Amino acid sequence: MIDVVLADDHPVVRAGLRAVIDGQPDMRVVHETSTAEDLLRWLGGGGRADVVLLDLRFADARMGGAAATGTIVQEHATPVVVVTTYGTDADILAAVEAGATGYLLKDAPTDELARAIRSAAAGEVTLGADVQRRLLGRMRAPGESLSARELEVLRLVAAGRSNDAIARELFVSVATVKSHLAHISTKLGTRSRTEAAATARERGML
Amino acid sequence: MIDVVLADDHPVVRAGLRAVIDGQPDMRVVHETSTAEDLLRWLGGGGRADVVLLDLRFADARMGGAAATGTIVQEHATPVVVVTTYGTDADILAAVEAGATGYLLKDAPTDELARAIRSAAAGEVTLGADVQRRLLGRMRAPGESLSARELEVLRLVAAGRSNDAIARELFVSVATVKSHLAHISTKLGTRSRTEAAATARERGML
DNA sequence: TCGCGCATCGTCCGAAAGGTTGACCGGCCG
DNA sequence: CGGCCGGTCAACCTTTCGGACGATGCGCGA
Repeated sequence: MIDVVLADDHPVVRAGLRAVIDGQPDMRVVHETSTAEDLLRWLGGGGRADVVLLDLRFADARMGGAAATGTIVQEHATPVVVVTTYGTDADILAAVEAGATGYLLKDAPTDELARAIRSAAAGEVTLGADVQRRLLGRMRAPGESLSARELEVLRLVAAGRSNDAIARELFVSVATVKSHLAHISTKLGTRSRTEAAATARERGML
Repeated sequence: MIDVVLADDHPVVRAGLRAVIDGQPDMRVVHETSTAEDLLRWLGGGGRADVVLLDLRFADARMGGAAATGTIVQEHATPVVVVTTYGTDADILAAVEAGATGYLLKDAPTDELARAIRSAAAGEVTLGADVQRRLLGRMRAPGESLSARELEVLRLVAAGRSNDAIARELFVSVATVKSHLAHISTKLGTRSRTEAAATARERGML
């Protein structure tokens, strides 16, 4: 019997996951929480489970799913299956790098969910079909990571600020902002600030 | 006993809604489908229910929830409660205008869901707490709705296209694009294309 | 029928953004 | 120590945008 613990801030989704899991003959839900913090508290307080089902995004985003994943994997040696609504590339990479054993989208069929839980309990890695496709896509496009400063500029650009406004906000000259923006566009393969912002959103860099 | 029919393309969410409803003493799920089309087909084929629970967005978006809502309300005289993940202002307005009796976000607590279904069965209108807040916010900020053409331009701007590219894509001159963009910025109170794109995203106009 | 909003196009000009080149400085690493 | 990279800045030029006119045609409702 596989003991599963759930953490998801949507009551309806939680009920759905519970229904699916309790409907399987070889697994059951032993506990559920609505935040990542509560989950960690439960595990820290002696809670035991074979698999953790974890949402990536929580409404009151004090602690994201990725951070929680890292803690759980390291401190409790329990496999984590991430279940989320929309998987941007960044989300997926963050979760996988944090040590997630599985990654599913919430629109995955129920048998895929059950399969992922069984695999995780057995120590194997399972990624949803569409998640695998995304990761492959990411591999093909090198991606050229941006520096911290560049990302900071890019965020302000995406928020609609002008170069002048950004310069004032970051206490640098307009020339510097333009310089960063030029590097950003080179790395992203874009030709304008708006296109850079669109591309960044698409790749989940914001 | 309130008979409820579900339409949602996420198996997990569907299981959750079913679990919540079947857990209530005074209601039950009589049918569920994964697309809006199937729902209409079922209703057209003699299916009867007191309340329809309907997702707004379907992955294979041949028919959206708003369109389905209109058909159901007009042709089958059955109250529709819309249950969706992210409620942008535009989504909510579209659903309410189409005749939705209730509008809930998927992260609403289960008792709010049950309450909404009971209200709908009784012919009353219930909007989720956060949905009401949004609608009020919309009232306070006039918002100045954009024309269809303007929205089309705005979408392309947000996608990072240049005026020239947009002009070619829409088979109009650059002057026209600029004209639209000027109107858009006036309506949104923005001062640049990038800011307009950011504002549009914020308000859920895309 | 008259007006109004919408979509279309044009011109002109100044402002903003993009591209290029070159430069300086401060870490960090081999 | 000598590169190399990241961040900073500058001058220059081209392209693109943005704003401010005006103008036409079309459909729809008062």
